[in-house]
Amino acid sequence: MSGTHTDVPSVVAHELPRPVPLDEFAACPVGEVFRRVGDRWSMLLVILLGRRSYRYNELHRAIEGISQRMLTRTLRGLETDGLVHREVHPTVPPSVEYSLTPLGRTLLEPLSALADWAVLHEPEIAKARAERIRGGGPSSDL
Amino acid sequence: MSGTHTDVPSVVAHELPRPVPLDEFAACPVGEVFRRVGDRWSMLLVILLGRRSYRYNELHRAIEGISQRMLTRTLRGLETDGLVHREVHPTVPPSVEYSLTPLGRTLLEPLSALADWAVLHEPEIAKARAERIRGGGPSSDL
DNA sequence: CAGCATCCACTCTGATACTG
DNA sequence: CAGTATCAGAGTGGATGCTG
Repeated sequence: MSGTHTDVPSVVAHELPRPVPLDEFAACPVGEVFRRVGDRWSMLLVILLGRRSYRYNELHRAIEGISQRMLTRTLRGLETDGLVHREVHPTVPPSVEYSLTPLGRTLLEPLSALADWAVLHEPEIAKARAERIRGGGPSSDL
Repeated sequence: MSGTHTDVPSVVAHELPRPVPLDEFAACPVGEVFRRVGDRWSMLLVILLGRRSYRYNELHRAIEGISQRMLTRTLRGLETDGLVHREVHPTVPPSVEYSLTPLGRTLLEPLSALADWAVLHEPEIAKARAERIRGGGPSSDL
């Protein structure tokens, strides 16, 4: 693992004599950040906006599958967290330009790393998934 | 995970009726993979299992906040996708050991990169979020 | 053009109770 | 110990209609 965040491991990884909960781990920012960026559209928008700035309907057309509602919601969320900048040009008709903030641009790299992983290994995942299903899934309510 | 999906790209996914520039991206495996790993517990388990193997109740205690249901579901999901290996030792009482597969271990690095980003920039996000809220929250159902 | 409001379906998550 | 079954609530995402 490459220099991990919650390095509490001196306790956890070696001895673990008692039920040391991973408080510092379970409650660490990773989960929160994933909740923000791990939804259906956020990371897509971040990577997209990493190339250039877009206008609202431009994004709507580019993604093709996202609803106005989710586009707006996602952009607002990213804006709220300081990842995306929203600039309104008071023209007629109005035009709004979305772009990444410096903070948002820093996210671009780790996100791309994960995206690359996804592209690279998706076939393996699909294969593993298919094999499991053929084996007879215990379904549950999954 | 029922909606947009690009099926196994190996052989079958070269010609789709799509009108967009982002096709290879918007419908690419990134979204699917994020849906798998982007839930509340998956990446936590992956990073945790990246250190060593764990038994079921050991994980349950370690994470402290996850329900049995979600622990089982998440493990099953990761197992289905070939990221986690589940080995049952036919002892009495039974013991089940969970560990990362080689594929799962490859995920560890990009995941850690993102985790590092999260830890590093979480304060900025929290700050940006706090400032936005003071500005006046939009109603909507966000 | 760039949204907001409303309704609705589906998913995710957790609490609780029970089993081999 | 290592799960499974069921119920219920919150959250997510989409369709449609309307506005400045």
